[in-house]
Order: sequence, then C-alpha cells, then structure tokens
Amino acid sequence: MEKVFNLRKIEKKWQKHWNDIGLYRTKEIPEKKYYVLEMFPYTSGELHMGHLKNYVIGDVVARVKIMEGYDILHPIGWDAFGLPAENAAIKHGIHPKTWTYRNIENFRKTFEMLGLSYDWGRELATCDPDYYRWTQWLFLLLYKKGLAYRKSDYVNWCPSCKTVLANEQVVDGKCERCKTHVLKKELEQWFFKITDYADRLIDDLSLLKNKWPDNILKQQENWIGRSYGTRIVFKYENDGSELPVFTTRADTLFGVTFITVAPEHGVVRRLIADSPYSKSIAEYVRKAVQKSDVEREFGKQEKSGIFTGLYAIHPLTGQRIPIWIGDYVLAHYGTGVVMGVPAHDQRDFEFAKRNALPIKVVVKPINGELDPEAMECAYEEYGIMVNSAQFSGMTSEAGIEEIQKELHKRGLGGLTVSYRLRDWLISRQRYWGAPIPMVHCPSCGIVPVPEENLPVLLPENVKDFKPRGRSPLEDAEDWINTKCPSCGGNAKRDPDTMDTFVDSSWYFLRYIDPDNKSHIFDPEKVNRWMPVDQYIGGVEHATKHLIYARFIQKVLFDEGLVSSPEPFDNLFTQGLVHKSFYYCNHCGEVVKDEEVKDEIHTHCGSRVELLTEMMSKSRGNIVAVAPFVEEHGTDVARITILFAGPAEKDMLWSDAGVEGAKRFLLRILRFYDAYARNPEKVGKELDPSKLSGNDLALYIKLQQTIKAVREDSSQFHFNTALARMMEFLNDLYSFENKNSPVVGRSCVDFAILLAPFAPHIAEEIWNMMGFEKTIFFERYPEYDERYLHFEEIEIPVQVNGRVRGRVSVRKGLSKEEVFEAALKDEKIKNYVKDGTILNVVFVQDRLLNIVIKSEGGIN
RNA sequence: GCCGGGGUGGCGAAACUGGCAGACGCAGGGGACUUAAAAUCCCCUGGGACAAAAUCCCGUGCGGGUUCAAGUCCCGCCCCCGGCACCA
Repeated sequence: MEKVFNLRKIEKKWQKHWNDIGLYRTKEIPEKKYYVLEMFPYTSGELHMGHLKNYVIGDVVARVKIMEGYDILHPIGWDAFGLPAENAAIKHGIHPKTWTYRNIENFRKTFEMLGLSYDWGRELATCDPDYYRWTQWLFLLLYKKGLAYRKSDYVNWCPSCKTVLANEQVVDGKCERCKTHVLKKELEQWFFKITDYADRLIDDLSLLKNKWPDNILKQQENWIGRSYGTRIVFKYENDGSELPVFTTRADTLFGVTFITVAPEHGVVRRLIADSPYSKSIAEYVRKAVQKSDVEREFGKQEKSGIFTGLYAIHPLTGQRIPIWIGDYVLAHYGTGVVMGVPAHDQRDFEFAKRNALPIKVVVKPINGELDPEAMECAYEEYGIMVNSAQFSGMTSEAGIEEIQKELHKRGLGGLTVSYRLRDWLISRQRYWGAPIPMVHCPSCGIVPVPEENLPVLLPENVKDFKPRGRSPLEDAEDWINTKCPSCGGNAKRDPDTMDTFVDSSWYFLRYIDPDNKSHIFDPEKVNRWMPVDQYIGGVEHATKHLIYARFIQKVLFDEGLVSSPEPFDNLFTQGLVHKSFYYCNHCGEVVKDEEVKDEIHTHCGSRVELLTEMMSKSRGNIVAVAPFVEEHGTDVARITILFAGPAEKDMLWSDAGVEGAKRFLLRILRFYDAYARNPEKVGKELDPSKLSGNDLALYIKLQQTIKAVREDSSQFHFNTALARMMEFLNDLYSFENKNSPVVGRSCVDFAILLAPFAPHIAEEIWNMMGFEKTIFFERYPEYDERYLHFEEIEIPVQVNGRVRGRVSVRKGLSKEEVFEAALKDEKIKNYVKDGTILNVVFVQDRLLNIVIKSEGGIN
C-alpha cells in the first residue's frame, strides 16, 4: 500500500516548530559571525520564482553556515519607496502608503510560507519614518562633508515619468523603468559627489578580487572609467582665459588644426557673445542641446558643428587655432573641449573632412609615410613623431611623456586623470520617497534641517500624484511652507525626494541595529557583524546599487562609523529565471496556455509563437510563489531552482523540473519511512576498520558524497551537490542489506547533508528516525579522509591513447607493477603483441598508456 | 568597435591541475507490480557499422597545432548571451 505524504502539511508543522524554538534569532554577541544577506525585494506585485531564486540561495548558504557552527545574521526587509506606488495611486486611486504597506503585508505572508531562516525581529521598510529619518540624516552628513551639493546642469529627464534620472538609470538612451527616450533638461538638482571617491572605488576593487564575480569587478571598473591622459591648456585669444582639453594622445599635439567645444559647455555663452556669428551659433547650440542622446548617436557618422569665428592659442606653437562647437563632444567627459587632430583621430578626421579643415600629419608608422592628401581615415596607432619641433623623432610613448613635462614646465597642463563616472544625481520630482531635509530661505539661502528635527515627514494629505514636471510636494501647502531653521523667517522646504538607491545604500547597516532611536546605528554593534560575509543578488545592480553602497560605506568609513572599507566581502550573482510562453503575432499579445491548441490560438486561428523570456508580470509568464507552494510545497520549489543548473546561470522554469524535484523528495520520504524508522539502528557507533565488502563500499561512497556535497555547496554548485545526493539515494535503494549499520549511519548523515537544501523534508526524516531536537542543531558531517577510496581500484589501460582494457589493482601500485598486470590482460596482450613498445605513460592510480609502433608502420 | 561569459546527447547539465566524455535529472524504450491505468520499483538509452553479441569506427561550434593523451593548452575563424560604446 503506497503511503501518501502531504508535503505542505509537513512543512507547516516544522515551520511552526522552528518559530516556537526561535531557531533564527540572532545572537547579540556572535562568537564566530557570519552575515548572509540577499538584496532586499522591491515590494511590488507578487513574489514569483524569478525573485525566489535569490532567497533560496541565501537560505541554503545561511543553513550551511548554521550547521557549520557559525552565529549567523540573516535579516530581511523591504525596499519600499519608489515610483510604482505613485503609479498605483494615479491608476487606482489608492494612496501610495496604503498600496505599499498592503504589498509588504502580502510579501511578508509569502515569505513566511517559505520557512526561510530570517530573523524577523530585524525587519525594516525604507518608507518607514523610523528608517528614512536616518536616510535624511545620511544626506545631512554628506552635506556637512561637502559631498552633497546643488548645481544646475543638463540632466536626464524622462518625459513620461516626469522626473530626472541618474546616469545609471538611463539604459540605451531610454528610461530604465518605462523605456521612454530620455531628454536633456537644464535643472538645478542635488548631487552626491561620488567622483571624489572614484579612485578608491576603483582601487579597492582589488580587495574584492576572487570574492566578487570577475564580470562585476570589470563592469565597475569600466563604469568608473579611469583614464590617464594629459591636460593641455589652450588660451582664448580674446582675453587669455584658459580653455583646457583632455587627451590621451599628447604626442599628436602638433597636429591640432581646430578645437571643439561641447554645446552644453559653460564657456559657450561667452563664445556666443563674442562671435561675429552669434545668431547662427546660438541657434545651433539650442538645437544641439535639445537633441536627446539617442538623436545625437544617429549623428555618429554625421558630425555636425559650427565655427565660432574665434581662436585659441596653441600652447607650444603659439599658432591661432579656430574654435568650433560640435555635438560630438561630450560635455561630461574630460573638460568638455577636445583638441582636433584629424590625422590621428577618426572622429576629428570625419569632422575635418565635413568642414574642410586642414589635416596635419605628426605621427608616422615605424616603416612608412603618411600623405595627408591621400588619407582615407585617421592613423590612430602609435608611431614616430614628425613635424613636432624638438619632439620629432621620438616614439609616441616617449613624446606623450616629454610633452607632458614641457606643458607642466610652462604651467599649461600636464599629467591628469579623467573619469567616465559622473556625480550621482539624487533628487527626484516625486512624492513617494524620503524628503530632502533642506530648507530654501529667501534671506539665508539653502539651510539644512537640524538633526533633532528629523525626520522631515512626508505629508499624507497629498491627493494628486500625477507627474507634471515638479514634485507633488510643492502643492502640499502646509508642508512646503515652513520657517527657516536659521533666521526663523518664512521659507520653503526642498520639494524633491531622494533617489531610492540612497535608501538601499545603507540598509545592511540598519539591520544590525534596527531599533536604534538616537543614532543611525551603534558603530560597536555594526562592527561586530560587518562586513556582510556573503551578499547575494542580481547582476543588474553591478553599476548601480553595488557602486552606490560601496560609496556610502566609504563615506561612513571616513566618518569613523564603520571599520571596513567595503560593505560586501563576498558577492554571488544568481542568474535569471526564464519561462516559455505563447505569443500571438496576429493579436499582438501573450496567450494563455489554455487558449492554445496544436500551436494555434483558439481565439483567432493563427499560429502562435513559443517565446522564452525572463519571468515578468508584464509578460504574464510568472509562476507565483504563494499558489505554487500551497500546491507543491516550498522544498519542491527550492529543489527545482537549485537543481536546474548552475546557480549563476539563467535557468528555464519547467514543469518537468518540478516533477523531478518532487519525485526526489518523495523518494527520500519513502525510503526513510520504510527503512529508517528504527532509532536503535541509526544511533549506533560504527568502526569503519571492521567493515568489508558492500558495507565498506557504501561507507566509502558516503564519505565521497559528504566531501563532494560540502565542496560543491561552498562553491554555489548546488546542482551538482544535489546530483551527488540523488546518486547516493540511488545507492541506498539498491543496497541489499537495509539493516546494515552503514545504512543507519548513511541515513543520519544524508539527512543532515540534505537539510540546507530541503530543510522541511530533512527535519521530517530526522524526526522519523526518532531524534527529538531539531536537525539544525547538528553539525554538518565531516568526511573520513581515510575512507575516500577503495583499496582495490580499476585502472584504464590505453594503447596509443585509446582505452583498450582495464586492470584491477591495489591502490598505490608502481608503474612497473601496473604495467605487468596490464600485460597479463588478454585484450591488451593482443594489441601489444605485434608492435614495439616505445613508451609507457603512467599516472598513479589513474591511468596507464602504452605507446607502441606496430609492424605495418601505421602507428 | 572594446571588455566579460559561453557553444558538450532529444533536453537541463557533469567532467579535479591535460588522464575512461556525457555523472545526476528530464524525456523516451523495456520489464516487474496491477483486472487495467496512474504511481512506484528495476533495467536500457550519444551517433554509426553488424540480425545480435563481441568488436570496431565517429563524436564536445569550425580549421590547424602542441602532447603518449585535448571538452580542457596554443594559433586562426564562426556563432550566441551580457556590459560599455563619438569617453578624446
């Protein structure tokens, strides 16, 4: 009679038990600390398998560490400020706060169903005044340190979200959230001076080497984009003011035939005023600035520009160099001005050709000449300098250095560094965020809100959240009008709220001291647990959250509040979860499975397409966690995710995978139910030196399994760890004498090995075996070094690199002994008999290769 | 264009530091159990030659190379995914 197990019922039982005994309560003072953290979720919509992967991986890590004897900190919270809350308010008329807390409630319930190893006593939500009070405090700290400042700049503007965006939130010229093309808008905004930390953010990546994925380190390095070059000062002919340029090719300085200024550059206003062609230039600049980045990129081939009629003085030759304005020059890189060397820079070449500017060759290939008349593209390689006064004849490398020295001597530039990274634009013209704690006073200017007056609470009586290009908070009369903290006169609050990435740049610190009423956190407590030992999250944060959080950590480090320069010691980035779905090109929509028959959309009769994409609500291809767990149980979800493939790689969610996972778990339960219900048997001490035959073989297999599972799981190779466990379970099933004490021992060790992966099922079989205390009080099993291999082993014997037979020998035999044994083998004898043995290659305990030359002469 | 990561059975994937390619799972086939089906348990399953076994040959994107031995190392290509991209 087949026994039926109700997985969900088993899970609920143990979840209650774990709660009752307070299994995941964090120790106040850890002896051997381990801080494991998953990137907290943004509470929108419904938790699906795509989200879950992150939390399952974190939970496995946490449980392994618990069972390795660490005191763990494993908290969870909610990233809860942000645009979707306002969108919901606009669409459904629900207040963002109501919407958000409802979502949090929903998320928490789902998380609780999962029985994850969180210490719920540390839960936090970034939209909670008790939290954002300290986000505001952090802002004030940066302000005090000169790291938060206000400037007017052309900023990324999303016309659909009606708010500004940080550089990092613009992807392919589009708003990362709504995919609308981003425009440039000149606005006065708050920035964090992250560029001050550019060097440290790059240099400290070396501390994370081999602990963070290489591609993330690389991405950050590229994003910060440090490049060493030369600053060269051209002087404006009219008044001698400086017009510095940045170049990595100072060796081409004598080839300059023009300089080009970015249309957004501050000096442009002056140039317009001075120019004989003011009108047309002003018109050109106006148009160029209005172009979005995307439009400008269309101009990649067509480099537009306009001559100002003005000149600058070459720092070494004293020649007059025409000043142009061109939109191929980036305002935000280098100095916003480039020197035009058409002979040796392709962009300048194109610009010169288009505008009939002269081309002057100053670097020639080591063997060969260049004819400026005949050139079809720029010569960008290094070479030998020519036409460059005293520098002629030098290599480019030497020339760069010598010219730097010369410029430095003359006070006209020298070695310098340039970064791609820009300051972090943090103000948002939105409601649902932490208000910027600043007051604008007509007489005192910009005044910070005193710390004791924090938090600046978000007013709740705001009704209209429709984006209109300015913060909805400006209309909250009672709120926006305030008194100046400095002079007491009438003043206005800053109407903007902070980018939500500010909220998430320090949450991992607050978890350690979540209830602190008087400080952002107690440094002593924080230093007990920081840095995060294992951080787990998505790759998409490589150049956003993971840079911002590192920056904030360094600011706090400088302030003496934290003692580690980096927040996250180890990082693991999990792959996405994809799912297939049907799409009807005719109807232009995603089609539900039940509306598809034989690949035909039953509504319209046209053929559907099977697409595979990342799970997302908008695609309608999500598998929601809550109903899935209700039906199959959480351990099935865990095993499905963990076994599908390498955790860092994208996976495809499939029903077949679910079935396989379920089959594995039920197979475990059936085995224990049938053979491990006897506490007498499982508790027995075992002396491996007394074992022989099958018992010994099983014992060795157990040691191998323990070793493999431990090693695999410490490297996040959960799929292979599970494969080893499945293999071992197969061995248990086929083992004849189920009453063997080795089977008893195997059942105990196997259950513990399984516990981090399928905690509920492991606890259940642990209980079946008659143990009273939770399995999570057990230590992860150690393997017995002496019993990892059989004494008798099989060695493949190759003849000329092909396996032709195998010999059974004792472990550790010498080359000669194995060779001798191989020659006794009939098959080998046959292969070797009519040839001359040239060589014998032997790898201890692994392989023997006999190299022969046969009579026929063909090998 | 530059920088990462990949390409292995019908499918998801394994393979230490160069040493038996395809562990484990899914799908498929066969058997046991069952009145029957499902479930379960056991066995088979890269391709080809042979009626079959034994056996042999081919096989890790493509073309070369190094080596007793290459999925793994070297040279040259092709394709896919991710990041950056007029960065001076």
